[in-house]
Amino acid sequence: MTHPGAIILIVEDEPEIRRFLRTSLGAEGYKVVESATARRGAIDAATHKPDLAIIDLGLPDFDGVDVIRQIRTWSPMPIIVLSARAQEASKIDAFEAGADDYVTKPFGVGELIARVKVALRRALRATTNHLITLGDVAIDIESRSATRDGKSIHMTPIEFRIVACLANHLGKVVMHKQLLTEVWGPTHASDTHYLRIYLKQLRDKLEIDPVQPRHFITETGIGYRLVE
Amino acid sequence: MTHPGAIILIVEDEPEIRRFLRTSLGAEGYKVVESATARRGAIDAATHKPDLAIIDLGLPDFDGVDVIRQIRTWSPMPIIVLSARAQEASKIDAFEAGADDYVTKPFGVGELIARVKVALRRALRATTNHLITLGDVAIDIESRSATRDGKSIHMTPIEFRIVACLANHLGKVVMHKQLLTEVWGPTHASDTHYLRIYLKQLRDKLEIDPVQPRHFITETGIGYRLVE
DNA sequence: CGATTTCTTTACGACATCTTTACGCACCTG
DNA sequence: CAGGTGCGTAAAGATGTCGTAAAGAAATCG
Repeated sequence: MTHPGAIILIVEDEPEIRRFLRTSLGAEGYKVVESATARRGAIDAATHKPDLAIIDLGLPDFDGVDVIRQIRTWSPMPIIVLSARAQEASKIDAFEAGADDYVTKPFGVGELIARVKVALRRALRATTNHLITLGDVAIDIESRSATRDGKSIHMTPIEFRIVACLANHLGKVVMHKQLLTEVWGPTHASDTHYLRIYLKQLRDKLEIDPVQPRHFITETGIGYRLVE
Repeated sequence: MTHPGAIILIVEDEPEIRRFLRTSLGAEGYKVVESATARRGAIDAATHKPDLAIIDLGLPDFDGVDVIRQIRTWSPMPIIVLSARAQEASKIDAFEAGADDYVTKPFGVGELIARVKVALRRALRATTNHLITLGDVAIDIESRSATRDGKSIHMTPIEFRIVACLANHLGKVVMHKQLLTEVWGPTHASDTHYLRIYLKQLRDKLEIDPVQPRHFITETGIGYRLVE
């Protein structure tokens, strides 16, 4: 599997399709969060901070395109539309709202999962490679693993998200706000002390000398930066 | 249009479809390069360095999937597959080879162009670099960093904002008042003293000879000017 | 359902950055 | 030539940010 433990949000009103997707994606190792309405979908996207969202267009309260627009105001997460509407106009609308892909019902699970994998691969890949070496530590973004001379280093979900976000902007400064919204969601955009705590843990795990960090650099007043 | 002048490679053996795509994409303002075989496609991809590739699977000499694998060995460019094969297995193969999207024939131009735009939009992120070179130091506005022959130079938030402001008007004089309001806000529009202190620090960090500044020029009574 | 991991909250010392204050120098002006 | 103005330099306080530790709450897993 390509992205173990990735969280996928499903916004879909039909319970059978939800159950179907839950089992299929679950079998692939993904964690699934479900919302039955557009309103809940927008909220769940903000609170659970999924790695990817699958959104139906025909929802009972609002149109799925509105959910996409809402999410796009604060997050670049991959969004796959899943809809019975096969007309070209619907597809173009969805793409212009910020969708990354469009699958029409009825659909094949295999294809959907393949498209999910592609979207996740794209979202997690750094500018060049997925392998980052920090001194004697090697981090593989794609398989969510880190090793120090063979020994694997355990990272919690949040810790990994921070590393992935920093790695996507390798060498560049990632601002507090961006880091917080990408990891905790827009509701915690100013809880900068979270970052201090998790950066400490990451340095303890990944730096050669945690007291004198050489890779997880802090830019006081701005954010953090990851250098190889 | 979203990405004027973007180069799109079409690898497709049927002449009518090629012509069709050429006119449609051309009308959107894209430059089109065409290849009729897999072999030529791989070569054209390497020589023309397109921003995006549209690849047919059923080619006379090799399979389109081979072209994708070939390109993926050296480039992460967006690749959209255009194929008559509607079976799920074909799609999964293409995605695993590194395709970004899969459109089945017959297809709608509007949808294809929408998918092209999405792929280009996604690829265009992280390509704009504002690089300024002052003698032996390089300043990257976007990544908030400065380096002198590899060694990174640290800048505080205010220092950086001054540099950014001066860089926005490269070569032109920025008046005291403007600089102060842009960095400290309108309440400190007449504290010209701040500028002297920070300009001193910037010269110490970025000038070759801080006593004889060649880049951070002071225009007495007016303001400051940054020259390369 | 209990145990372990993970996340959140709280508190405080250490430190970087910003602000303030002070003085020397060059230039112009009366 | 005395006094003023604008600039550069230096160093000492004030402020806010960061790092660290530890304990309580929540989620996860067997």
